[in-house]
Amino acid sequence: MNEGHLSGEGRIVSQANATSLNKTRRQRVELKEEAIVETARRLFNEKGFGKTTISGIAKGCGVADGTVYLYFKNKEALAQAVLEAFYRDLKETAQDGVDALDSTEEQLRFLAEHHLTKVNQERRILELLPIIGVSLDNYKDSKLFTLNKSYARVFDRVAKSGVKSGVIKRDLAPWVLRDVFYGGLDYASRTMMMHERTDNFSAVVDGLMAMMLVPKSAANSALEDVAERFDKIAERIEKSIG
Amino acid sequence: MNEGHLSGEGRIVSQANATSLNKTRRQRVELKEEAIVETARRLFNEKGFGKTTISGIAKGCGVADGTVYLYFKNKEALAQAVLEAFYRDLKETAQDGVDALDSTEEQLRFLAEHHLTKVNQERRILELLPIIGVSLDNYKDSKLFTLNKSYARVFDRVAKSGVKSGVIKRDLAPWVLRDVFYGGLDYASRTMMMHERTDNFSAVVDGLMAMMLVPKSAANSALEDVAERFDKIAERIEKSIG
DNA sequence: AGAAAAAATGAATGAGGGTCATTTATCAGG
DNA sequence: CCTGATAAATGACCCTCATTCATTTTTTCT
Repeated sequence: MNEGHLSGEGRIVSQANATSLNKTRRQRVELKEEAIVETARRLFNEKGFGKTTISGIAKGCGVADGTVYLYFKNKEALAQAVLEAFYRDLKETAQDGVDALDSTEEQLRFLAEHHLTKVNQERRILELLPIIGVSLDNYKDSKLFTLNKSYARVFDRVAKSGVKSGVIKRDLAPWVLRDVFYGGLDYASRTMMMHERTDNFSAVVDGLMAMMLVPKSAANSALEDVAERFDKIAERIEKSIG
Repeated sequence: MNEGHLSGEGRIVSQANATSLNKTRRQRVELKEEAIVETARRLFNEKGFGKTTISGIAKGCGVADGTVYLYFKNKEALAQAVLEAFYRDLKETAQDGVDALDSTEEQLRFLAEHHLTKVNQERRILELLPIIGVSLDNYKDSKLFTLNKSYARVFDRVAKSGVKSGVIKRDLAPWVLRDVFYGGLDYASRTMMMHERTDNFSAVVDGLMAMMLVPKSAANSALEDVAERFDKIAERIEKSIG
């Protein structure tokens, strides 16, 4: 550990009051906690929950096995912390990206690509969710649930504004839209992973767009035009024969 | 074990040739194998992979711990067998249901409801998939991959015929349709589980239908009307010429 | 019946999660 | 700078469970 130069910081603070003193100690503690979570995140993502050992995590960030248990009740609690970190990051980068764009379609495309990228990057982190007991009855007031909801809200805001501006079909419930959107992406990413073809992300996104967005009236009116023409042709034929 | 009355069967067979002898032995063996898989399926589904013990499974079907390892290389192989059984059943019941229906829309609705029912019933079985190493490079020639594909084909056939008959939008790639369909269902079932509201399955299915099917719009029926008229005209022309 | 083959057993092994008595580091007051 | 008090860290130890294997039981064939 690099406590050496931190002790200097500590000595300065020792002249201050008890509060700021506690603060620096807490800061050090939080630094170590982050290190543990970060290492766990890396290892869980490399080998999955089952094949990752506490020993491995402890070694990975230079602490003793027992130390991990000072910070997290057990392996599952650590996995939960990892998931929370993942979701926090996911939500934040998603919101930032959306804020930098204007049109609903651009925003949806960004969200799709962003989700696929992140989820592929840390595929095995998401797999922790079922492992750490989804069946938890206290899930609804867990940090995880809150984070999950706040990530969902990023999409919901985009969808809402899209419906209001008439870009998105209005007969679809927003939560259904969201489930289909993210569900379709997750599933597609999984099947594409299995077939080792990550190239046609865009086909899925295009498909989703086609299903969600109101068709550009051009295409639609073109059909109507054709119908009209056929109508006239039919009349002519009927006359010439009749 | 109820080997007592089976020994009688065995004595009869002992008068037959070596082939049928092997067969009955294999039958007994397969019966036990099925019993192990069935117990494992139940326990995995109740407690998940991590919290299910080999001892528990062995006790659950009245064999010794070691016996399980005569049938399956290890816990993961057993989990894989469970998954295979699950997919086989899923595919078969799906196909049967589809065969009993006529219209594309009915078939799609059936597939959706069927999938949701089965997946909810054995939620934790599906969670085995990521646990037993998706990253397997030999996945593409595994039984699991084949079964997965054959389940997907049930949907694909319905979708194909739906596209051909004009009920399903034709500008969507079939595999995209499938990913969005099943992905949306899985995701929705998960979120509904979390919110403990399994009542609005139908909202999701309705949403999916609305997104996949060609809207029965004025424009569309206009086209169909014209097509019908052309049909009749063609008939008349053919008659008057022939 | 009785030898050979097949199947089943469960005690033993070892890996890894989790605990806790002990050690080490930090800090405030003199 | 020293000292007792408190916080943090350690790693040996215990326990559960997957997996192995020498031994026992059952089945088959002559």
